[in-house]
Amino acid sequence: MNTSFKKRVVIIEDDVEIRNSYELIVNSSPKFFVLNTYDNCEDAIKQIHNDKPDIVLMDVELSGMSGIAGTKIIKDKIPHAEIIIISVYDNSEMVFEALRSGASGYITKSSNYIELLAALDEITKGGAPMSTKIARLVIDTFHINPNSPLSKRETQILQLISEGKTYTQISEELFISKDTAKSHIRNIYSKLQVNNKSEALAKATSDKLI
Amino acid sequence: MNTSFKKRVVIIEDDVEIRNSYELIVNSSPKFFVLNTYDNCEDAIKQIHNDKPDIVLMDVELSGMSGIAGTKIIKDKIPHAEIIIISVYDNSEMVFEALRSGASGYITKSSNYIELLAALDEITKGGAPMSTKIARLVIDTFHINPNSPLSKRETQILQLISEGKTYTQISEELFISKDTAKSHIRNIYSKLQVNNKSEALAKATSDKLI
DNA sequence: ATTTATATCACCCATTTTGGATTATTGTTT
DNA sequence: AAACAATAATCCAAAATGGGTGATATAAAT
Repeated sequence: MNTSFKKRVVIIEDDVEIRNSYELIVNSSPKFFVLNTYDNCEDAIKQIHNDKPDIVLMDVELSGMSGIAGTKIIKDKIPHAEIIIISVYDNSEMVFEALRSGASGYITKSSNYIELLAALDEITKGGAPMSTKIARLVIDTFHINPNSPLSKRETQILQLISEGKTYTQISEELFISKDTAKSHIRNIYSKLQVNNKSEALAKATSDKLI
Repeated sequence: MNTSFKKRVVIIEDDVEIRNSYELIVNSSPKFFVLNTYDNCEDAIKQIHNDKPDIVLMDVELSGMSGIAGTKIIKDKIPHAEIIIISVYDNSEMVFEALRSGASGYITKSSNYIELLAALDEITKGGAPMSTKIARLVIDTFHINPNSPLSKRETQILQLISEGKTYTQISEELFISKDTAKSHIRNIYSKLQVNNKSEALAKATSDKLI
């Protein structure tokens, strides 16, 4: 069969049955073919320059190097490769860690073969396939907290702090005295229960205040 | 027709042809029905407590209040409502602003009726429908910059700064002297071309260094 | 072999930030 | 009308930060 136009897929998954089943599914599509499958990242990485995959299907829970560590290394070695995480876990820490490490897709193991092929299609079109719950997790990180304890003015000043502005710069930008800027900032600290700018920014980020 | 089990949909879109076409598409599904359509946010907001929509399809480019401002107000008034933005624009500023304001979906106007209904289904299942390009924009915001100019130690210290730690706390946590911590921080400032912690954090965020 | 980058530590000095206490005006809500 | 929150301002003292300058040791790169 002529496979030159097909997208090259590598599978890294330690459960042999799941691995074989993924391989069958991927090879059932005329658009993709599986070059190689591995039960650990270390072996996959050794072969990565021979395989030159376009797409890597990556399990996270592996013996030895985790799928997240493996994702970092593979993206470092062949940045053009697109990595889709397939995991039983859909908790936020795991998902965000995987995405930070360079994955461009994240689907849960409950996905059926249609969803798996849809994910491969989506990544081929330049998208970022995600299972329902994952997509919502991701989108929710963008939402601003509508119950911010801060007033408009305080939020505005916190915004300026986040841009690295000093008391003086803030007072100049808002046409208020330095002491007034200070007064606002102290009120911000009191409301957020912090003691310095960086802590305020940490709190602002985790509580999505700005 | 008994519509009590159907999801209640409101459409806000100023182009009458597009508006009518959306209405037809949504009503063609047994799972949804259109309560009302509006050509501006102001009118929609006046009726929002009567309409009590489960889902709002929102255009961004409107005369009067923008769809983004409207999204904020609607989410404030009826937080359970899910808002899907439908826009011709798919540039990052627009997308991120819309998501920050409270939207849980963002699809482009090039979407066909299948994609529109798929988006409604996805949001009903608790997901976050996005067009291909939007999903990738969103996911890319998570990726850490693999070309960081900072050393491992410097990145570690920047991480501690982002948690609000002071020089003293950093030195204690890493078992180094205060002056060493300071020295690292100064090197970080020099590499990032900034002059204080907050600016460093702003730069770290925009360049995705941590 | 020599430079370069990294990580460590130190001292001086000026500026910035923070802590605490207090007052006053405006605007909104009850 | 009273109560409250937000905004604005000032004073003093203590702590933290930032800029200058220099040094040592080790590992990595050329």
